[in-house]
Amino acid sequence: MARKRTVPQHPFSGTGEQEELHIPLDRDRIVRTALRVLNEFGLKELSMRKIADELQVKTASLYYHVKDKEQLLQLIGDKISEEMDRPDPDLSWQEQLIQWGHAFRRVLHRYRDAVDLFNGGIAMGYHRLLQIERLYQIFASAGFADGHIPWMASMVKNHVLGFVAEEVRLKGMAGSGEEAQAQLSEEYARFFRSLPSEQFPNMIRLASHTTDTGWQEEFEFGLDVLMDGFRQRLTD
Amino acid sequence: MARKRTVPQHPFSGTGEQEELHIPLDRDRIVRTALRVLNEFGLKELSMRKIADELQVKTASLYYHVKDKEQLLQLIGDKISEEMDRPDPDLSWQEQLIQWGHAFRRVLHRYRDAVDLFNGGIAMGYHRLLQIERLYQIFASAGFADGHIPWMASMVKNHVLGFVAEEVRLKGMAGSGEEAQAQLSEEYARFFRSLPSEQFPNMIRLASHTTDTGWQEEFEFGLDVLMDGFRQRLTD
DNA sequence: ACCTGAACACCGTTCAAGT
DNA sequence: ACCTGAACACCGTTCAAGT
Repeated sequence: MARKRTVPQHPFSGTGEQEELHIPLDRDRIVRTALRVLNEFGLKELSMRKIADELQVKTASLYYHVKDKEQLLQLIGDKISEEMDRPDPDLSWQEQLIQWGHAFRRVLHRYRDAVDLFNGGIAMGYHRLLQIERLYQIFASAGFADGHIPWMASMVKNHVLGFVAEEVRLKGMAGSGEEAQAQLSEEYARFFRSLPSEQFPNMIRLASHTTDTGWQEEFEFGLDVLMDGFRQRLTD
Repeated sequence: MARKRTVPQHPFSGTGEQEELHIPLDRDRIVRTALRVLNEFGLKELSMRKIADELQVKTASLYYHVKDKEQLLQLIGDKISEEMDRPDPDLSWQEQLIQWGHAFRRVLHRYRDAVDLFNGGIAMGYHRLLQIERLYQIFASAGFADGHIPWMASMVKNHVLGFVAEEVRLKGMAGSGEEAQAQLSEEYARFFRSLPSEQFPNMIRLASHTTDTGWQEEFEFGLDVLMDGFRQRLTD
């Protein structure tokens, strides 16, 4: 309970967290606040006005520190990728790739709607570039051809992004919880089986597999497929 | 009054298309108009109000035929996938997969921001499901294991979506035209080389490869990698 | 059944003005 | 240098009312 000089504070502020007043706004504070708002409300409801409110500041003030919402979104995306763990360079390229994939997936799960953030717009932030650099590094020291490296890196990145997009979408349709998950799975299977059997024979036959949510297994299956494909481009 | 369903068919329906008659609204007309607006203005500026204006109708009228914008977007996505060519079932599964990939890529290029449309939201429209069914069909008749088929189909779909997303983004940054394309490439290469060489050794070394826009070649490289990976899951 | 007027509750962004 | 008041030009959606 620190004493403030200018603004009256309710005596019972509860948490022992010291809140300094008059902290001047800056980019980083805006980005961190935006990240909190994102996790609470989701990307669709992340508005400049909400962020400003949260900062106890007028909306227009944000525009002194940030060009526009698009730029703020970029900064958020960069902040998120900053949290990616780096692969252990002593492992084989396959194991490093798997680590990279898991690190990316983890971070995409840590923030609400992070996938959509990464899917929209061009990525030029420092930390996002750094993650790509790491991918390049893995492929380069494995001995892949220079001309193939950016292509393969894109594929790995796109695979994780696409996979998590689907994962989040499907998981998000049920409330969280194992229970709701299984129930949704059942609902889905019923939906697939209700399709006209003339046009959708395979969907119907594979309904149980389609809705079987072995996410971890599917994710690693994908990485394995990619790595097998890559391996054949290694000029032995 | 009772001329609701009357088609304005003048015997001399000449070249001019000045049918200012009151054609009743319906879903399909809304979707087709939305598609035109999309191609002219892009997804970010595709508003219910603009679509209504284009149809010479008040905005609120749209909501009689369509639940909300989200649903309209789904319908647009489904309309787009309706235009995908179907692979020739007499070819090998590899060739069919390549055809499917190219067909999807073509259709994603035919409409502005189609990628973002496909990336957002869950896909349950008839024609989108039909495209997945076709993928399943290809894998099934190639003899892949049931449990792997939906996973591989997802990978192919995600690869095309992710690839075209990047393609469109980069192409979109320059104005169209070979000239501007090459110029952007140069600009990019300069940017990459301007990075701190300590942190980005590979990016810098690979700058020319990264910005070398052999889209067609890269696209097929990706499909080949996937197919090589898939092939190894074929239980011979 | 189909369409509209009018409102509601929001947006992002700008800019002269204040401190 | 930093922040705000006030406006501008938009949004999607609802719903009683009209035909």
